[in-house]
Amino acid sequence: MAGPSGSRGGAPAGEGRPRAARPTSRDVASRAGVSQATVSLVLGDKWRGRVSERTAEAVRSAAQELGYRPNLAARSLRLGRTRTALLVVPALTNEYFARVHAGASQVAADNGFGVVLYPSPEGVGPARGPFDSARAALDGVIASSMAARALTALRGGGLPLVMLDSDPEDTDAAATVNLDIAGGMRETARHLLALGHRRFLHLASAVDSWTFRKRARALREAVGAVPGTELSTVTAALGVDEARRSAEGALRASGRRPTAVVCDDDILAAGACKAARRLGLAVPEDLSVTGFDDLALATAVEPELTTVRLPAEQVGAQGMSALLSVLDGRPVATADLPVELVVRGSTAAPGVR
Amino acid sequence: MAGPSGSRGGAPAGEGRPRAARPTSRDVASRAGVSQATVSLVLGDKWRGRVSERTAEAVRSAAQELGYRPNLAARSLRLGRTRTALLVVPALTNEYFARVHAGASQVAADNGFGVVLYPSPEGVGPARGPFDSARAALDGVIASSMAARALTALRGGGLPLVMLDSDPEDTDAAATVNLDIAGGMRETARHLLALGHRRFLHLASAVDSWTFRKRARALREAVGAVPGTELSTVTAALGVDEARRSAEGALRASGRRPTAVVCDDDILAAGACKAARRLGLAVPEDLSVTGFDDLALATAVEPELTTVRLPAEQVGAQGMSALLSVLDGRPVATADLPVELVVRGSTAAPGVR
DNA sequence: GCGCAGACGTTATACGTAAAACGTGATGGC
DNA sequence: GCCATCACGTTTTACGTATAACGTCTGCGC
Repeated sequence: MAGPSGSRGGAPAGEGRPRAARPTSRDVASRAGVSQATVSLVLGDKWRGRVSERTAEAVRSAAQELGYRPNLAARSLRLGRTRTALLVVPALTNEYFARVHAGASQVAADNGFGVVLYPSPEGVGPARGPFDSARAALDGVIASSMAARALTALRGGGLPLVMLDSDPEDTDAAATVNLDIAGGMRETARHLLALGHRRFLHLASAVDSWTFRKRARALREAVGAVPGTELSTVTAALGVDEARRSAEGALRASGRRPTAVVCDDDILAAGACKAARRLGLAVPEDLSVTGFDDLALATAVEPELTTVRLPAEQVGAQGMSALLSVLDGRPVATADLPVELVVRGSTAAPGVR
Repeated sequence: MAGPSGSRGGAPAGEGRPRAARPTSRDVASRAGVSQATVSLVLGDKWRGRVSERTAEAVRSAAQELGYRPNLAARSLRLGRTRTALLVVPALTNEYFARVHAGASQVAADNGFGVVLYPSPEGVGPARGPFDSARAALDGVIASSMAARALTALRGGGLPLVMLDSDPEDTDAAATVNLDIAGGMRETARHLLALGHRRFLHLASAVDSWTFRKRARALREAVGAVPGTELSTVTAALGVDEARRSAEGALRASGRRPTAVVCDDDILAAGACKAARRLGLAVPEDLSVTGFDDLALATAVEPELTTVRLPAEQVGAQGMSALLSVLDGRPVATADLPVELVVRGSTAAPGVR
């Protein structure tokens, strides 16, 4: 690059500046010998009968040669839309949400949209940082109901909102994307009941969120429907170690030990397995353990976890699709996404040993 | 949903909407009884001696009352800068990169910057999607050297570039942020050598990247420095199961079995542990295993992994800081970030049993 | 040969902000 | 008394795009 005299000798006044500036639609126009408006029409695919094929082709090749890319800021200013959506999640370090993001990004990219994240850091009081600064440049928001703190800050944002994993009744969202959580938990219970388990421990997440409430309820109903069953519950804070501690306490507690531990997610299940080991219980011979989510973790531990696979990418993708529909004024069809019980090595019939 | 008349009906023609439009700087101006330019000066903190304190205060309170937020698109258009950075990583489902993102986001937010992600999907040929569409609206790029495919697309982007985990010699980046990978691997080797290990297996990542090459080299040097040691290597593709397969093959192979497996990351280490179990080897009694990264996984498996903790958030934070410095024309000071060997239950002296 | 309808483009304008260039009174030095 | 200075703002312009409103030219019916 940096030719001796420059191929872009436009410089109307003196201006010997090298100017590696990005070409604008006007540059394309002058190269194609048309007006800037025509460039905009052609490149915006709005020329069907207003511009000849010949001219359109000239514009396109001029744009190509110059490597023209429209200036998004200018476009956004003009249109009042930014083609950017905000994705609000608790934390990307949770593999589930990383996958949700991947799904949403894919659909967004396919539609010329961008995604900006608000990972809802813990200690934040009023909305700050990415959210606040991005707010001015957003077309819509996709939010997980688990990002509770950030949600309150979203009120009054005036932006179209799509909720993920959220109670459809509870929200003023334009659309909701949900998983068949209850179905997944029912399958889990059926599986364990079929193996012969009757005494259950529910290792529940301490996070207060719709999806966890739903898991608890579905489990209670499924187990309660069978006579002669018992179900106790213990909650655990985030992290494998916290889970282990809670599970260990609960398992050590009473005389009639449960034969199966149903966990709200795979992290908790990993903790339950560690608790069992500490108590000298073998999984699954002495104690069956089930997870939820089917993270990579589920096949990294030993034994591999029986768990419920969630189509996380699909959640993100559907969320973005729904948002795009809302923005276009199209109706959104929502249905619970199916989940799947994956039976692995952490469950077996009780009393094998 | 389906409210009686729709909460946000986009009535294209009628437009009897009371215009809940965002207030502009002009609205603030008229409310404060000044010109738009004055608002811009005051809110932009460029009024020191050009506007009276009284007037400035009037502007600020008018802005406050209206809930004024500057339109980012307009600002970007005017300034030619967007206060947005692109973070290029292989995948957020890798906890390490999710943490890098968290660190970068934090620093960005503190400086009024936004972060947009390019998670470099596998099969993408030329730059597409988020990258292409964001490209027009970026001030700079932070890229992990592990996002190889995306990197080639970055050439000629003409944007300030900060590289993460990359060979400082190899790149034309404006700055580089690195970890003391070699130090971490040396510590690992020292730990195992001190325990008495002499025969090592290196379970290496199949990903060709600077950080993995560095790990291999540091291990080779540290082990090679001690007489009477042996070191073999086997590579494994991504995923716990692939790792297990590779490790199992290598462990089953020869007569003189290694007593320690040094893995390029925690995922591989989890695979190595599973391989050991399959072969009837106890970890750490019969076989020591070490990881790298200290992901959540490291304490989820049993035994917990001896591994090298990487300050992932700091990598992201430093990367963003460096980019901000570059954009401001300030010099960037770079030094390798320290890592730490964390000794847990997966390593012990050989031949305990 | 006059007007009229396409077909094909162009001119002009607005989006909201930042900042350069330009007033405008009041004060003061001499 | 008159210009210079200063304190304090205002007018104006530009950023690059999309699009409404407005030409122009050619052919054609009558």
